Amino acid sequence: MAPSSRPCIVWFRDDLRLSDNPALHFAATRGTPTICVYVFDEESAPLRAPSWRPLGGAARWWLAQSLRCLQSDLAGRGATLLLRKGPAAAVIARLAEDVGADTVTWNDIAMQPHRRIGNDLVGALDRLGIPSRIFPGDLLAAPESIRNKDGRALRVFTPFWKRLLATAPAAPLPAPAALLPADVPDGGRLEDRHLEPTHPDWAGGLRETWTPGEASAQAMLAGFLDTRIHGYADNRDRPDLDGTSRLSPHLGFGEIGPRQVWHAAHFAAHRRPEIARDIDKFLSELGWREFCRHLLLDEPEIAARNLQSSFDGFPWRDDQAALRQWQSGLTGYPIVDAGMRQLWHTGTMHNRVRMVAASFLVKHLLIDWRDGESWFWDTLVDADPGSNPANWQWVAGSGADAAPYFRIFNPILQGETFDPDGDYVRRWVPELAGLPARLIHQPWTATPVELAGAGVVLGKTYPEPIVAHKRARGRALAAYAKTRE
DNA sequence: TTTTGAGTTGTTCGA
DNA sequence: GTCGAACAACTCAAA
Repeated sequence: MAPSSRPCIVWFRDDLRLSDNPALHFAATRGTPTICVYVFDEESAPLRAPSWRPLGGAARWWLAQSLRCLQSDLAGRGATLLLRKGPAAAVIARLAEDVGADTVTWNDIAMQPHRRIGNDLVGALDRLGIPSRIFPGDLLAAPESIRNKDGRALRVFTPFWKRLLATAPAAPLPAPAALLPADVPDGGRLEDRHLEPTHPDWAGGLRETWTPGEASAQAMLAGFLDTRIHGYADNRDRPDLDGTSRLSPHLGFGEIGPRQVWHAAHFAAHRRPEIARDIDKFLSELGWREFCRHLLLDEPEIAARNLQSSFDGFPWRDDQAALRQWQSGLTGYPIVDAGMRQLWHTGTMHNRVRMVAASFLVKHLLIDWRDGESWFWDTLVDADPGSNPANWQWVAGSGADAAPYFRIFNPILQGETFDPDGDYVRRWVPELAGLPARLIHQPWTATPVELAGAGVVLGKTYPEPIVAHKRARGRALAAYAKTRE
């Protein structure tokens, strides 16, 4: 039978790439004309999931760049990316009807609102007599394949990781060499969605730091596995070094898929056995992303509610002034402030520093973890609906397999251990740059002569500590002791 | 069903 | 300066 001349519609969501894209691969090999579409949908998700949140500002900026790359990459293969707005199921069903679609296909996203909207679309297409094809989504393993005996997601990472290691993620698919063009209706303008800031344009630091898009994601992975992977297991904790993969936002928007990362890493380990330990450590970070997504499917309210209800009565302090000081990087603790300013400027924060900054908000300032989670959600380019809330709850102690309450990071010690020369602080807190390494993580212990020599006036050019570490630690331990009763 | 063993990331104190 | 113990108790996974 000759291939249908009716078009196949590929619905893009968090899979903004051509390679290892099963839905796109299906359309390309089917031999029908292909229509690609992305829908800006801020209407149906909230109805389907009360705690659904629109993308944060930094992520919206990334999305705009990524869609532009995808448009251009698709154009190179002869296809157009349509941009639409509205409730996705209705919008795509209408498009499918208008163009007389042969099939509509997409990749699963294993989150409740996304699946519900997908089900709505399947229903709408059924009524039109148009078949739909859904492919395994953006995870190494389907959440259904790793469950405890009650059919729930695992709550402890190590057994989860062992189970995941025992599965073999499918080999990645190649990008289609060419796509058959289709007669497409009007494309829709990216500019009309106002994803990027204009007045004021605060995205300068994002542009300096990142190059979104599939080609950049592939280059980032290749460069990482070629050089930075050496010593990753240790260097990944050093914010002053360039030791991490920096793949998270690319993964978040699906410019690269976890299966591609997995297979590339295994290939690298096979060629160079000396980096096996680094590769294992790196892949386990991919495992954490996966763990949090599996958990999210079971706990869609994870960003709103304590996983451990014993925390529901926790005596959080309502201190808007302190929250704002934390957000702006003015707590007086250099490692915390450096992290918060890196976040504001670049849309990312080094992983080690995220833990320190989060622990500081929750334990030193006793501010509700949800306030920190929201701030990260709005400012991180890699804010992930699973990892972000799950890790905040881990820090707070309210999460699955959470950190023990007495694990309170000492921001001075953490700074001295992981930023030993103070270079990370110097970069993001330039007003302290003149201080020697011995003092840079605790400027309040410097003598007046030392401070003057560095041009630092505490309380003026740089704040005094917002809380004293020792006192704050005692206060946190007391508050946690109370909730345990 | 019951039991057993283990659980990302730390800090402080005292010997 | 280095080292080990205490900081608690609970939930989860798996045998």
